[in-house]
Amino acid sequence: MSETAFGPGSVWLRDEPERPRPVPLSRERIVAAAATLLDEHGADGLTMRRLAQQLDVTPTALYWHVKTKDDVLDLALDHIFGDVPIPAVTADWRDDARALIRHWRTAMLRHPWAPALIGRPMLGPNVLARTEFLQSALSRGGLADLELAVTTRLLANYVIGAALTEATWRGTADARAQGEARRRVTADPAAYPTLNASGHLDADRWDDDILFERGLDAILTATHPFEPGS
Amino acid sequence: MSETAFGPGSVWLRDEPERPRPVPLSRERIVAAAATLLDEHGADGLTMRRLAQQLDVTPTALYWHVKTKDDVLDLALDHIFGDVPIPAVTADWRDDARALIRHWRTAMLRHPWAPALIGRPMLGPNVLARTEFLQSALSRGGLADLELAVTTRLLANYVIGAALTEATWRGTADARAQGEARRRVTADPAAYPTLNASGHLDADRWDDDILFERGLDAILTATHPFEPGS
DNA sequence: ACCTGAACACCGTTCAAGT
DNA sequence: ACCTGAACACCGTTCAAGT
Repeated sequence: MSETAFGPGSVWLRDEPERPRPVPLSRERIVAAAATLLDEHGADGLTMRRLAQQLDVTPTALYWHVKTKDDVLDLALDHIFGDVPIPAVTADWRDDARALIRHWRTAMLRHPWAPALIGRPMLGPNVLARTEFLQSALSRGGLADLELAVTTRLLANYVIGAALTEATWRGTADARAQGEARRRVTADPAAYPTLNASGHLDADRWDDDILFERGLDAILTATHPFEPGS
Repeated sequence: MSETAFGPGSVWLRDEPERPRPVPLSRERIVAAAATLLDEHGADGLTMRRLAQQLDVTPTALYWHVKTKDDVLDLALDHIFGDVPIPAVTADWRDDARALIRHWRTAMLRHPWAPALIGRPMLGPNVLARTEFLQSALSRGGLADLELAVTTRLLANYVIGAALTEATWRGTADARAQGEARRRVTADPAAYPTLNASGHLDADRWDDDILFERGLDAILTATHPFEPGS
């Protein structure tokens, strides 16, 4: 019984019918698998070894297609920015800018590991294309030079910051820390009068979407106090 | 100048002359060493083993004072927020808010590893105290309820996003990637007309400090289109 | 109470070797 | 060109044991 029951030339094997026919590895398959792993297990869950295993491959095989693990992360990040739809240009430049920023935030919140990874280039073609759209909308609105640069950065930094903090707050692990902080604040009303009055830590007092939208409005009207005659 | 130059067992004490008399471990010493390590070697440079070595201690010794490595990171992050000075309250609430946000950004840029770590609570007492100051300034400016919540978040997200992207751009490793992106943009002026015209990727065209300051002004005037009679 | 030593179950990455 | 296997130099964390 130490022999294998069916050798390499077994009867059924007429013309190799169910050979797994392994799909060849590729950058695309790697980044897709990486994104899945990141969505499922978070940033700490991505491991070259796990990634390889999910692709039915030796860990070391990945290094033929990819230079390093950071490379994989860069690719994954750029990949999800490709999912940010570039809206059609309308008559209202403000709507255009708003739509893009909104999509941007949605994409990042769909992949909560993404905002924390923006200690990275952010200079891939996907990002550039979307920045071009945003800036063109703003310049259609009449902005140029320093004003244009200021507003572009203001909007970009706002989405990034918002996505980062919102993704953090939704991290289930922080529910306990959140309650603790709230208790600390309510327990010492003398130290935190405004925080208590405003209910700043009551997560359900204001809707995240509404807060974000109003902030966006404020930016877009702030940098454009008056409308050009169109 | 508060302590004498020689400890309780100084040179004159003949017995046990040069025993190192190890300073006992403590959360404070650990977080201080961690911050140093982070400043010097970045986020990847912090290792429990390296941290222990710098403290002349076994790696496992750390675990008596600290629950986990994430714990160390949380402490380090909260620690640098303690370095954000809380300005004195002046007659101009706008100046107060501006000063706090400015300090906030400066502190994060002084420790470039910090912004990327804000996938974390942000609910420590240091942060809460500064948020209280900010919100009280805004409410002195006349904001309340939804408006107050919107502006608080807007400002906080703006600093965080700005610190994160600025810290990233200054990462020396990206100088190459930055040049490459610039070449891609200039090489295809049809795809990036606005980006080319605005010189969005010319790092030295606009000063970071000026861009940030103008954005801050825009926010503070946007949410307060008219001044109360004071 | 505070720290050590040994050990466990992982990591990312290299390099020669196979096909 | 593409992938494997073995190996290297690390990790974070646990746990019993020392003092």
